Amino acid sequence: MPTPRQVAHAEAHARILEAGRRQLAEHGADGLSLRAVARDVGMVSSAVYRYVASRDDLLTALIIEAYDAVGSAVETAAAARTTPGRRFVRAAHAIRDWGRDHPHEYALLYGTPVPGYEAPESTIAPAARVPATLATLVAAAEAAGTLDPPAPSRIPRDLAGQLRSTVGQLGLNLSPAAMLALLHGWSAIYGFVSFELTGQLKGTFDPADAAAAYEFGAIARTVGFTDA
Amino acid sequence: MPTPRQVAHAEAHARILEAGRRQLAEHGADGLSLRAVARDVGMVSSAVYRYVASRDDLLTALIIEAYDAVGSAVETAAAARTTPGRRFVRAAHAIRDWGRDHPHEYALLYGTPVPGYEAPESTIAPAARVPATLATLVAAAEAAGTLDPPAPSRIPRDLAGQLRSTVGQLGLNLSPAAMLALLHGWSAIYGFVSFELTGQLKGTFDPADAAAAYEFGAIARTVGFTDA
DNA sequence: CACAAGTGAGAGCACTGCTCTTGATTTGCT
DNA sequence: AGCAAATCAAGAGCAGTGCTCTCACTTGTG
Repeated sequence: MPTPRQVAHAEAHARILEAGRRQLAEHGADGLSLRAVARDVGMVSSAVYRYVASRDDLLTALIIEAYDAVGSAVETAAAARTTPGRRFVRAAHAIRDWGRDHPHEYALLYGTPVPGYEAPESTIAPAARVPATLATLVAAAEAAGTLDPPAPSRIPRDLAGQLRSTVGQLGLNLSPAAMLALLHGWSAIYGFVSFELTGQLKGTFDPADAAAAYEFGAIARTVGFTDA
Repeated sequence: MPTPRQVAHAEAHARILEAGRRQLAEHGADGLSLRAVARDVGMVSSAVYRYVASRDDLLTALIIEAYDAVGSAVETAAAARTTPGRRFVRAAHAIRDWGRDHPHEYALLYGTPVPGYEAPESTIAPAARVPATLATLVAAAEAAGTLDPPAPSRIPRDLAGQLRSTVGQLGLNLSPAAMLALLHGWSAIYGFVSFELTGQLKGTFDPADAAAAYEFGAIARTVGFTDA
């Protein structure tokens, strides 16, 4: 059973995390200062070091939270009861929607790495949820016979090895061609969403909703979904 | 004629820019501190403000330099004497190569916007060089009859307007389908390169050369180049 | 030669992450 | 109940940041 002191400690820790979350959402990763968090929870800066080892430590906790948030959003979208192709498009929209709702968190996960910050081991599992979800959809389509990925001409030996190893990591039944198509699809979705969120589309496709809807469909087609 | 004082001023300004460039390349945008620049050129920090209005001002100058650097690298690659499709692939490789050689500058241009920094007007023209170059290649292919972009099913009215307006900004002869394909191609290239540079490929396609070569070819094909 | 402009240095403000010490409080065991 | 140990919040302090302001000095020009 937890002692009262442990309870208080956990509560203080939670309050610090929450303040960090709020500050991250409002001011971004660079604005996440331990001193401001301390002010927010009514402590002096040195006191928060009782609960959090460092600024990076807090950042890591928030990164994991964010990975889980976007991961579960995408998984929910991908669980719709329709064809794999349509679920792929829905998943893409879920990524975009989450990113638009949480731009700073998106930047933290998928943007420029924070200088001096090295992502610890504990982040790689939650980070894999989104691409893993997309992979299951490709695999589902391939199993259902509704995937017609562009036939790769000739695959160099080292690339073939990477494809095999990655498919193995995913633990799915994916042909090399499908794996290549998945890589293309994921990076294309990532490219479009990051494009929009970093403001590169400003002045051309500014309200990017229509462009996104079209683009995600196009991506699904280039991946090879015949049921999108 | 420039007075000696003006010459000295310009030289000091140049030395500051150079120090900033060096520091940006080594420590990234966040490590770019005016105080370190001052130390580097042998001044005290306050003296730098005689030559540079603020840190953001220095950053803007470096951003413009970087846009011009990548822009000219891509333009050179796109000027090869071969088919538009192959030039498109070369241009993609040029973007990737430049990014790998200048990761911090790439992050500055295409990564997460620096918090609190608002890109001034003067950056938009050099920023447009890369997409404009890609656009000329698509237009060249379309003019040569070697472009077969995926036929867009139905384009919503607002997207059609954005397509027209963007084509107009580019000042090129591009069909709506080609413009859509260009958007797809540019964001896919951007996605893959950013993917690699932000370390998302680590553990799967880590030496990404083979994957990049394959992917850029695939992108060229999905854009519709029949001569790649 | 005198005067104004340009220049560099220094002090200082408010902020950051982080460490260490100090004193108070709470906990758990005898 | 008493007491030692663990825990806690606070403060001072270090090194760093961007930026402002003042002061002395040099330089070019009328």
